[in-house]
Amino acid sequence: MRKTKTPPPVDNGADSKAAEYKAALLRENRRVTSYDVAMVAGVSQSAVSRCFKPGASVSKSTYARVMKAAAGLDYIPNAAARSLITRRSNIVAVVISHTANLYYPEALAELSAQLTRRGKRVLLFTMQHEADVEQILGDVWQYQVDGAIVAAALSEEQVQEFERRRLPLVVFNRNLRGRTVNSVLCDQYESGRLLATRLTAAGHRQFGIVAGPDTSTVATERRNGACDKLHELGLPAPVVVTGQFDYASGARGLREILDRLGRIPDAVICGNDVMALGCLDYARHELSIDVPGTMSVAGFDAVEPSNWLSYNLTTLRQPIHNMALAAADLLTSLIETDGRLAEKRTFAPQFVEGATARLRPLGDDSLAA
Amino acid sequence: MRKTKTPPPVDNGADSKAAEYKAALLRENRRVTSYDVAMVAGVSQSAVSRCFKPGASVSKSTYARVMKAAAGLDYIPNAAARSLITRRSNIVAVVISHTANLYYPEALAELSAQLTRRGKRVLLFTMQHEADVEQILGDVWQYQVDGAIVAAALSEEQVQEFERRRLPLVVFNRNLRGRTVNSVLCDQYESGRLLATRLTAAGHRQFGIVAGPDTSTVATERRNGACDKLHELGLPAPVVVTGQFDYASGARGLREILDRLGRIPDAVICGNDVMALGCLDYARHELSIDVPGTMSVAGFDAVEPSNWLSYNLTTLRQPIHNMALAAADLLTSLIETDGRLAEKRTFAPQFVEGATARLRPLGDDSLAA
DNA sequence: TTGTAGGCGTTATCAG
DNA sequence: CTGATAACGCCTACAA
Repeated sequence: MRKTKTPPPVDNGADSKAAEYKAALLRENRRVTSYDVAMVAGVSQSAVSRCFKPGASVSKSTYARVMKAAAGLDYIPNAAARSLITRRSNIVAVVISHTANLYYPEALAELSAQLTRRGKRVLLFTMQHEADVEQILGDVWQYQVDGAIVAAALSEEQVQEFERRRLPLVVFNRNLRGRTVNSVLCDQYESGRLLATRLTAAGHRQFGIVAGPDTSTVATERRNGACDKLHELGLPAPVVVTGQFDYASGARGLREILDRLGRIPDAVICGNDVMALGCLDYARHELSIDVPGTMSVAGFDAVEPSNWLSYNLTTLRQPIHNMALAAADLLTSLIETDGRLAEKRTFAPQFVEGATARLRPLGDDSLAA
Repeated sequence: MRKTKTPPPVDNGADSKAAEYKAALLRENRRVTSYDVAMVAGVSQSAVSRCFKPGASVSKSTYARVMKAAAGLDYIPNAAARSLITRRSNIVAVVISHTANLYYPEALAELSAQLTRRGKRVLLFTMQHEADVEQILGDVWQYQVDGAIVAAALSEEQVQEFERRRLPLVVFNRNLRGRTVNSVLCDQYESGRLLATRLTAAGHRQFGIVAGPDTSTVATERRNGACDKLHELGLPAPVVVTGQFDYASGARGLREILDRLGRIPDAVICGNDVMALGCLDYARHELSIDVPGTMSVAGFDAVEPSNWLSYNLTTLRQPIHNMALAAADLLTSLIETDGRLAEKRTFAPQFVEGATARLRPLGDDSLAA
């Protein structure tokens, strides 16, 4: 019985009650609970609980008394206790890898903003490599989150575990082939094809490709899209090297391409913008290659720096804002409806012309779009 | 009594027990609890609990039985229930503003990594403007976090509320003057002075300053440091304009300085790197100003792009990695020891020479460091 | 080493 | 509208 632990409800004025309580709480190093508020306000504990539940039926007068007592004691409901019984924590797990890729911070910022707007808090799980996701999932189960947004490649079994635990899942920016999973993504394979198409249309024939790490499905899809398209067009096989999505990889990648090819390629496609910028800077400042005069460079993502005056990179924009919006919407509706249906929302990338790739055939001086 | 709700412990083989249970749980849409595991394993609930508490005394055999049953049922302890009684959630709040400032994502990545390494999860609170911090604190109280790392300006009262609630707090990269608060920071005022010192030593006399928003204490300290130093040296008053820490503000700021000054200043100090890069690009590409030949440009933070070949910005590095390490250490030790003591760990900024500012007097061709 | 029983702080149910 | 009372799932003396 909790009542035996708290002082008897001596009625000697509301203010002194609050003061007395504060002192007692401090002395015993206890937390302020709804029982304390109830005692000070002279109502039952359940009445206090109802006052903090929107839309519950409480009379004006008790509501006022309770709120006054609560304010006096600095009372705030305990979310852990609440979620224990309601089976809802209002916390959402966001699993994301913190690589050098500038794309992730931008996505995270958008996701956090959108989820906050919907009253969900974000429990953040970051990892160095996508392979670390397995360890992380264990923590996700523990923390009783209402759902998860995962920006990492999940195995078949991992997806099934989400289902088994009935935990709403939205996969962000990852294409899990062969699985019916809620996901929000950009068609990376198509992006790769698109870039190859635009560049070959301008007459580029010999390509270099600085792909992202093989562990990233986004990287492999972009690379495959570009390679397949080049192959279909009967162009010479591109020189493909691998980078780590960071700035330094762009320069290293170009260096390796030049070594293996023995000459400057017509165009270099990089697996993301950051590598493209590294490649571009290295070409211009270290090798004095004229871009786009002699060689074209293009990337993916349209991260902020790609748009800066020094670069104006030719790239494919991922509509991050809309993707985050879609992911937050999808997840909240899943949570609200206990929905099981799987929806895949695919966004089209937007081509950003920029000025680092020649996009018209040589000798074509027309200004036509 | 929970036992009346679960099937009687008929002993008919461990495997069928698990199967029977799984079916029952699914049917009733119940969660797997330690009671279920206990029943399947044929032990008491507390035995199960002990198996999941590191360093508890359990015999090898029961441990094995329990773990087998747990695995069969996909049991994972419920963190909410655990934190209710242990009064420890292993969750830390990180409050940070997601502005265009590239510094924050980098800091967040480091903080998350360091806290994860210490077994703490990160509950992320982002805000558009630092002024929104008040609303956010309400949520922080609710979620029973073990502590908080706040990268925003807190008022006197807000700090006191942390104390009243006995919630360990580490203020990150903010100088709360007049308060004894645990904090990890870089001396921004001194940074401003240092930059002014180095630039004036090279003979620059007329300065322009693109300061960050007045709502940011970091911005005002950097500005004041630079202005005070210039004043002490008896140099002409700098033209001070205000930006929002984003790329576009750098160009706008320079434009405004030129308008108000009527000529090109000797040097422009920008409140952070991103604005400095905006200013630099605008000067070079739009105005064809020779940097650093005609005008010097410098920033603060040493964010990644400042180091790219196109820029090689003169700036002051904040040792983010060490600061995150210090913040995580400070907070965990506060949590562990219930410590009340206030410690302020101030890191010195590191000067990055770069190549966008002339750092030697005109006519001085010496190569001395 | 193991089991029993009480409590953590809340919400939900159901009489009054 | 209000107040008892029973969960929610776990940890932790305490006794065996």
